[in-house]
Amino acid sequence: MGKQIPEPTIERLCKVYSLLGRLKDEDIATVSSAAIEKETGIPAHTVRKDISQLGSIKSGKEGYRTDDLMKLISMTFSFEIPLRACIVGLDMMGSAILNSTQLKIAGYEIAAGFDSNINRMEMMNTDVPLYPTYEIPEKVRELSIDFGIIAVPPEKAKETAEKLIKGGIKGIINYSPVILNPENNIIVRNIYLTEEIRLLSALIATEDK
Amino acid sequence: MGKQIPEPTIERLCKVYSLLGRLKDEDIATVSSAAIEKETGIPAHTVRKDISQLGSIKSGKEGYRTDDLMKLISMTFSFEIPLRACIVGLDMMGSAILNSTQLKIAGYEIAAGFDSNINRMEMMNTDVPLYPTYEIPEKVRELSIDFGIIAVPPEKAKETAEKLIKGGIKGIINYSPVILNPENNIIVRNIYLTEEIRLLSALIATEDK
DNA sequence: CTCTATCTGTGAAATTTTTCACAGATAGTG
DNA sequence: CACTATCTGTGAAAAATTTCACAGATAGAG
Repeated sequence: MGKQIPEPTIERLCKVYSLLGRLKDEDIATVSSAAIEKETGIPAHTVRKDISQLGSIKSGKEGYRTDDLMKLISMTFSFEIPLRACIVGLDMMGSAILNSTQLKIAGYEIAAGFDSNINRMEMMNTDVPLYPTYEIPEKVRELSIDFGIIAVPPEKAKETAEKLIKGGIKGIINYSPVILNPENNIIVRNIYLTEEIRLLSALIATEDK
Repeated sequence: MGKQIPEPTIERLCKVYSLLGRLKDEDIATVSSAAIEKETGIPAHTVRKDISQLGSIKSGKEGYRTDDLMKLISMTFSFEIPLRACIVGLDMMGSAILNSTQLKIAGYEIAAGFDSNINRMEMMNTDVPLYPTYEIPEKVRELSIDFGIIAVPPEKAKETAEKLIKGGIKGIINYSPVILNPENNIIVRNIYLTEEIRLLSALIATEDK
């Protein structure tokens, strides 16, 4: 039916959505495309173009109404039905993610944790149910988990991804320092630190115009 | 002199560089653009186009020589001189990053850690020198730190960024759930989890073509 | 209601990025 | 050396994305 929303637009709108969340907390009722540019760095005309692709929204002399814009983005991307997550690998990084309050605040729930070290899991103090890694496919399906966060050592990243996919996962957020590119059309976000540092480093090295 | 390398190309080449590192560890001496496509998902012709922008590289019937290609990318982006990092915020997430072996393996050094909680820092067991946050500008300059990793609570993210910038930082990797967009032309990579989840969620919701 | 100041919405132009297709390069074989 | 199979390198075409510029919408003031 409607036209496809381009990927760069999706990325920018997610960023805008984050900003709107903050503005809402601060009880700021309206926001102009110029204000959004100031906070996010996205040019005002691009912001307007992006928003215009979502359908119509009333806007006045003071720009968009924060609420309305949030609702519009949220409906477009189905944010009202938050995805269910699981996390694989519960060493320091994995535990830090598991215990982070960020997720709860944003409305996401981690429905399960997995680790190959059963002793470690027995020691952990958390509300999230924990299982050994060989149960991934089964539990992922059983708990209808939508996506997995991978925080295992690099040599286990690929097989972990395969187990998750066997369970019917739709997306992966990968913290392991290995580029993952599974066969099926699973969406993968590789966000490991060394990769980001390299990218930052490359951007700094080439930025002098 | 030479033409500018487009940003999407930089991102892809960093991904390729990661892959090459792995191939090198596995003693794989050559790699074709088709093989790179298979591992990274980047189309082969795009890989070739990207590489061709870096200058000339000898290639044979079996594709590129892994070593040569790594060297070419590494020289283009000045990877031989690794940037010096610092990390601000040493709660669970910050500590996990500080203790990660990933960084050392990739050749990066964290030259300093900062936290506002002095007691916490006294309890920590690490080789990295730790300082209170108010010393950020001073120490960043003194230790010629190139970029900062921000892992502080959201309400402190902005002021932390400002302190880092005052110290003359060139880039920021931001783990705090706040979109940062400093005035100066500092390069910022926002990689906090809830943002990535939202993006993943939006991509999943819109992917059905 | 009219005037004014401030924003958005959007087709069209400009620019950037990706894709294509095939000439040219390389190495192995007899 | 000639033949072959396998890749790369790259100008040109195609597609996608961003930028622009200005008409139209809104709300407050007189």
